[in-house]
Amino acid sequence: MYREHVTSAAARRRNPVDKFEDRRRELADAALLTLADLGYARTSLRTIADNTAFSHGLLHYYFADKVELITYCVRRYKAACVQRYEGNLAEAETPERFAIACGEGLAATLADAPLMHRLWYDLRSQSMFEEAFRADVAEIDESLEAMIWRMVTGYATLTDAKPTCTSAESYAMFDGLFQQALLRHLTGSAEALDDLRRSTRELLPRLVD
Amino acid sequence: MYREHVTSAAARRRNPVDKFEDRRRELADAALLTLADLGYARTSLRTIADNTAFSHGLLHYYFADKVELITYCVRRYKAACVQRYEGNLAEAETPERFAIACGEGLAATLADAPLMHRLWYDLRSQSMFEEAFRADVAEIDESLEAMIWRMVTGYATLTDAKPTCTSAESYAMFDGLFQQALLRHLTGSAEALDDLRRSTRELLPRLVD
DNA sequence: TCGATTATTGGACACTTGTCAAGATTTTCC
DNA sequence: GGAAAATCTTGACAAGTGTCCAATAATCGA
Repeated sequence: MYREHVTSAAARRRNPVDKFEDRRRELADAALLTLADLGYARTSLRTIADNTAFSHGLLHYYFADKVELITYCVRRYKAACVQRYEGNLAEAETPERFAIACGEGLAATLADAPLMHRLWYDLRSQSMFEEAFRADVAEIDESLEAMIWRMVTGYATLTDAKPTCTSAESYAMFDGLFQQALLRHLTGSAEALDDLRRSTRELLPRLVD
Repeated sequence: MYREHVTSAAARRRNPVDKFEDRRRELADAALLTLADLGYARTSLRTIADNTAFSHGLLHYYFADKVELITYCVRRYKAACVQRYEGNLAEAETPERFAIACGEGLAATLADAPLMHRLWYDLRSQSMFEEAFRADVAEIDESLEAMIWRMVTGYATLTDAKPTCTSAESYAMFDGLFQQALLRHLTGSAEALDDLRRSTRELLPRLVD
């Protein structure tokens, strides 16, 4: 018999090692690669399957429909993303070194996986149209905002000062800088990364007092 | 006889009043409305045609293919967009009033046509994947950056100071704030507009010295 | 080992997509 | 008014879409 209709809720584990959940992850990771390559608008279930060792029919065995697959991908993206970011809050003694480390960290994540970040901005745009993506995207946005806020408050502590703007504002500005750097980096600008480093270094002091 | 194959170059005018170019504009404007409503990924030529008084075949009489239609739309968006923005550089005597006017201007454009701005961010994301859109999108980006730069330099003049960051950096930060405000505005946040006004007011002093 | 469960395939479906062209309609101009 | 040119409709095409399902293969517990 078929496993009864697969839904998000049907992700209950049955065994110590859950092969079902493993394959879901495997498929979602392949889907993420395809999405990062082509963008949401140009990615179909069949092209996703082509980038795996399996056939297109299998996707509907592990995911109820396309929306569930994509949202699962988004959540999976977050897992990888946050993990990557977390390693970035370097410990430094002086504010200057801390600011430099922050700039270096942002530039490093950008250089490390530019296509994934491109996908992120694509999916965030899609979430403005597709209600189904909104909750997951918002959750990722929150975790990114929290990470930026740790940067700002960390810098403030080192300078014995207090942030002069909200968490949301800090995130918006850094996100703007990051997004612009990504765009320029993808179009071949050699200075994009250095500019991101520098502007990060210069923005931090402006946000505390 | 058919007008020989329509290309971008075939926009030569034949009459004092060029009905051909007029109809192109009319179709593109209808397409813009549909795009703003559904987003790029969900908009087809047939749904665009459904929002006009004409049939889907006509689109290929006025545009060579889908890409030419969309890029024409993007250029047309720019015309409307820049025009709307231009009215925003209010004249004010004191720096404080100038900053308030800037915040008010940004909030007004956002509130005036949120769906168009949503489309803008969608298309800008698409341009990261679709080479064909890149040039037009970049041109719009430049004109937006120039507008923000006029804001910043205008404020600097009033305070007898000089900008402490580049034009690109200013644009990136304001764009980040604007984009976040748009997202929150679209998801029903009542404070989004006021927050944009306030953060604009507070960011300007930080960018000059 | 064998029967039942799980996993996977590949083809079919109904529908949508961009594109094209032949024919009908309207406009233009002498 | 009528020929020529411009405009618009209609229907078709091949290819692609998400979804579903019967048939097959692999796995596992007894």
